[in-house]
Amino acid sequence: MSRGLPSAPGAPTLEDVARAAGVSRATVSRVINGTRNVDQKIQELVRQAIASTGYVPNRAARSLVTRRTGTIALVVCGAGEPRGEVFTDPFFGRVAAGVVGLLRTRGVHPVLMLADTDEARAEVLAFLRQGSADGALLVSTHAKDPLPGMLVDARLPAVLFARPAEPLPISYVDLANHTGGVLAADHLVSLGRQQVVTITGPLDLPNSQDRLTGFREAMARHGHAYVPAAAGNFTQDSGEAAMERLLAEHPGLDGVFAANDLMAQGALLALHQHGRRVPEDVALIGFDDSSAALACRPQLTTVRQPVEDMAAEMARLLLSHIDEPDRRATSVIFEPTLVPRRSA
Amino acid sequence: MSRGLPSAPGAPTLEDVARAAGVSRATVSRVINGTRNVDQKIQELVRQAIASTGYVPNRAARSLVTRRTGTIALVVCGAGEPRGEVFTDPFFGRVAAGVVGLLRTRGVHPVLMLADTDEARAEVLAFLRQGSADGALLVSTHAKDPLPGMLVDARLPAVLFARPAEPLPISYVDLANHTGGVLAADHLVSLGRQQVVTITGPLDLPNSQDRLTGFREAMARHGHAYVPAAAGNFTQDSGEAAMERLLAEHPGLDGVFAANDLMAQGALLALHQHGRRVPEDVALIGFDDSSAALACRPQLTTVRQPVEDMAAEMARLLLSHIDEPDRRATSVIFEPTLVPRRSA
DNA sequence: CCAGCCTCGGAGAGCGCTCTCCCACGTTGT
DNA sequence: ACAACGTGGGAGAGCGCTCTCCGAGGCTGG
Repeated sequence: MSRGLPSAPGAPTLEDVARAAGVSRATVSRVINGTRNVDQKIQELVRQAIASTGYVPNRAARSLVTRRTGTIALVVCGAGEPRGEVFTDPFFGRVAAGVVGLLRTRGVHPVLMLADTDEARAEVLAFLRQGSADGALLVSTHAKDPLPGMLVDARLPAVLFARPAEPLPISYVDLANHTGGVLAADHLVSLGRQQVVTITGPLDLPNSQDRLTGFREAMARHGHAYVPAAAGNFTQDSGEAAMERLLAEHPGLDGVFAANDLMAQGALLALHQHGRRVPEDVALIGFDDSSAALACRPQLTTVRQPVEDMAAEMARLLLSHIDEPDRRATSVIFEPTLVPRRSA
Repeated sequence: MSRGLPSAPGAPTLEDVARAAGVSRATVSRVINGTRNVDQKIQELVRQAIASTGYVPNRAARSLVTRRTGTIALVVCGAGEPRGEVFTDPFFGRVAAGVVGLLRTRGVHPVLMLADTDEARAEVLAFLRQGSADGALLVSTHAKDPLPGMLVDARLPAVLFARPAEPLPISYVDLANHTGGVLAADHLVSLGRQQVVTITGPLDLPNSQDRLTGFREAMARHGHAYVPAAAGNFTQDSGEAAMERLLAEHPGLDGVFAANDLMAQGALLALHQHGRRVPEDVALIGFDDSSAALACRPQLTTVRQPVEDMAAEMARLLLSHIDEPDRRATSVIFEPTLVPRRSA
């Protein structure tokens, strides 16, 4: 196998393979791509020629004519937070895992992009418009992200994680967050908790809102007309701070629902600090079922969000939008489940 | 701005811009790429034409002739662990952040790849050989990874995070792990700890070995001839288990050095469970200075590894290898620092 | 005043692939 | 027997860009 350098000059081309096999370029191409019928013997001939030349098709050349790159952009839409923060969030890791897992079965590769500034957003757009990727997967951490709208305007295939704050003709994958809130409330009530509070995510996020209203509505149905809430921003620190505030205002609380596990972890710390035992004195429920839920002692009872599956579905949706550009925007909603552990 | 679809048929091409500006394709290309001098007036003319046509250069066409893609592969070399595990590790998040941070200043984009099976490794190789990326950044989680060797053989530009287990003519970025071990030992001794143990990473990893020998050598210099060790695999669970074992065999221990923060976090849990107070009864030192160090209560004293900077340097090295293919393999070693917090 | 040079725009040849035609050769039907 | 059709291979025209080469024009120096 006389391999040439990657795609350096001198690397074998289709032409070389064709010559070695004694057929035309077109035939080699047909064998490689499996388009049309090619005689068995000739196919064998071509395969041997490919092996002996060490031929590898050139992606750029192929893209140029097919107008497909076989890559998509995986865009993380951070806001003000320092860069590390976004990627370090276990939530992002799960999304990446789900996306990569699905894409690899289709021979597609994700390009990691960060869209935290106007400039970065413009770059994402340019990246797609210049045909460097066939579409985009967006994971947004804040509400007023202009990127989804920009993609819709440019008619670029894209799929969001979570429903956009503004209605937009764009596909997305989401969790029935409202149901998640209900699950948490029902569980807390079934435990006989009387003075329940909640730590919410940023309230401009539909996600946070839905979890909160689902939770409050269910609590109301159970006779708890009002549930005090404190907002965090999905980080552990913010959860700890919110818990401190709630503890100060409602020292008698015996149940807490945090809108994600990281904040629950922070709340747990604050509760310990104040000498509250979990779950004996205070029952604590998180949201996500991330690795943080298992890292806590006691391990967190939590509302599971099947992030990996959702991410995979997101990728699947995007690929179908790429294949059929005229496909209508659709949404896929996943159901949350309660994962009972020790904390509640 | 009469924008055309991304790189769909009908999108404006260089030709269109040239016609609109009344110049040749070559001139437009020169203006865009800033090669050679072009008359100011003509430049202005061209820029206007670009704006009015909404032109975006086609990446594939450019790659085809320049043999550069402006993307690199960011390869995570997992072993047997479930997929999610790898991406969820905060360590990976920091690497990603560092890489993305540097690359964006150079207009280069990372493609995320997972090389956890022979098949996946072959795909990484094919990806590079077909010119889909200009080089690769490898983050390996286990010792006997064949991928670096494969890349060297194929003469593809690549840079590793951490020294390879087998000597290999390949550039890498690493931490002075030995020094890190020394730092931890010195600190524990300065605290007057008498019965010190350590939780190591997988011992086939040079990283783990170096941390251990650095630690043991320094302890020996301080008169502690033998330091008991238990091996983990860098996960929280394994750290917890290792701590259990050590506690069983050395109930009188008063100092622990864990080879990463996640394992230290696990150890902390085990210590609590056994009623040991940290830092009063047992001093605990972690390694990495990851988000886990701050998530613990007490917060972890740890040996800081500037992962983001190291990742950025890795990217920088790779880009220089891509620019100068004949450049010799070099290594850049970063110095660890002790970050004193509450746990020791 | 002209050879020599330098500057800067244009022409055109590819880069490596796909894909539409076209054509040669069976095979079938009447 | 011949027209009609089906099968499978080859020719060749691009895809959109870069880059080398060429040449026109303006400048300098002897």
